[in-house]
Amino acid sequence: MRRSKEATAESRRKITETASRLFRERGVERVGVADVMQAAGMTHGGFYRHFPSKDALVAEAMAHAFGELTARLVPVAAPDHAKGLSAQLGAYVQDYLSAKHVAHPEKGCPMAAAGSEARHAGADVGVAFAQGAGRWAELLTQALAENSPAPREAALRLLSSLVGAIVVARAVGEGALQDEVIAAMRADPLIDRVLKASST
Amino acid sequence: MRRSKEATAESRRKITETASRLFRERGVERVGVADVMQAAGMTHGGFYRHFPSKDALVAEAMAHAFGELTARLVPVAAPDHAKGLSAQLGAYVQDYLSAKHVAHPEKGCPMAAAGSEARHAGADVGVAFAQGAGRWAELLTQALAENSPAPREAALRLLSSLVGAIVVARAVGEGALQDEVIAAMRADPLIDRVLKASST
DNA sequence: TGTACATCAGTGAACGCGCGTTCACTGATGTAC
DNA sequence: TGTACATCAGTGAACGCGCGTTCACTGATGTAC
Repeated sequence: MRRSKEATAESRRKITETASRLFRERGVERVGVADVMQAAGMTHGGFYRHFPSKDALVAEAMAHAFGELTARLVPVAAPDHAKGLSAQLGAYVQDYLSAKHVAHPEKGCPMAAAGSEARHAGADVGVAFAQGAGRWAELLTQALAENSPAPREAALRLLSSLVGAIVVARAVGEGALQDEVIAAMRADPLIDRVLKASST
Repeated sequence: MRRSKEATAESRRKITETASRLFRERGVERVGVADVMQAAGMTHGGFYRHFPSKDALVAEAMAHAFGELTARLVPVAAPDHAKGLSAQLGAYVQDYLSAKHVAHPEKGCPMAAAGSEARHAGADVGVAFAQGAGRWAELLTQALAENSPAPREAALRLLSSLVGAIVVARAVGEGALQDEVIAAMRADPLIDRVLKASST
């Protein structure tokens, strides 16, 4: 039964969002097309009306996740965002380096959740990661521009350190070491400085 | 045809080492038992004389990789290792944060190569990662003890930062950004201090 | 030390299951007139 | 605006392949006497 253009677009959006969540939660290779479609409220046969392959979905799902990751960093002109970028950045890093983020990969950073899968997936997935990380780096650079002598370098270091802390924290599993890892990274001079900016 | 005890032990060692390399290179899920056995010079049927399951092999292969990762950090009493631990640590970090390490996951850090797969594999794999990372953290703490006010914290931060830099560098693919990420992390104050210790 | 038998590492075929993809079909939507 | 037909989103069965695991078999090794 054919659907309206709006319903079709809605289906595609639902598939992408569901996939984005499931891939981060359980890993790209452990989530099948049928799993995604079922979670999105459809049967698997219709999948290929929207995407040419699973790999194409993985690429789009990851790009979507990077979009969520960077949305909060996009400078906006609205009045209620009039706070300095540094304060915004402080809140951002606060949320990134949180127990909640560690416990909920499905809502978190795609680089931390699936960074090491990027190499193994298809070419489009690699492009999605390269572009997503590139955009992320640019926005962090802008956010650090005010107070850093070498904002680009600081941004790349911040980005890598954030990702590393979450990857390690998740890999060691729940426990004291997990909390220690997050706490240690919060104590990093650069990160500590950024975090303090949010409380001013 | 039954093999001698020595030959059997040698087979098992070969399987573990081959698996350790292949899993890091191509990812745990993309390497089959048959792939490992073929690369080790055997047929897949004999695998279960050595391991109860693929998951058990993954756990042992990862533990083996962590062993390689930490071996260089174990304090030794031999005369040619009489250099201070800091100098040893400098060379260690120099190699970790290198283009070679980025390009050769199969010989490198299991946390950077498969850290995000730890969550998805069986329980024994999780234990291997937790113990491997724990041991790594202890050795780094000892290596930093001389010159740091909070060596444990510094060690966990160093560990996470190193892993993050490699994960991100590999995820963005070959290119300028990849090199920038490594260079940026080398410029981190703590890491820069450690690296400089190796040239003294 | 030598002999007879039990053990078991490795082989190669087979099983069963999951998963990506295809396909015939349905019926509502979009469009040409 | 209304009608007739083409399009196509979604369904559910089926295909084909890869992969983890099992199994009967072989013959060299280990062991009991």
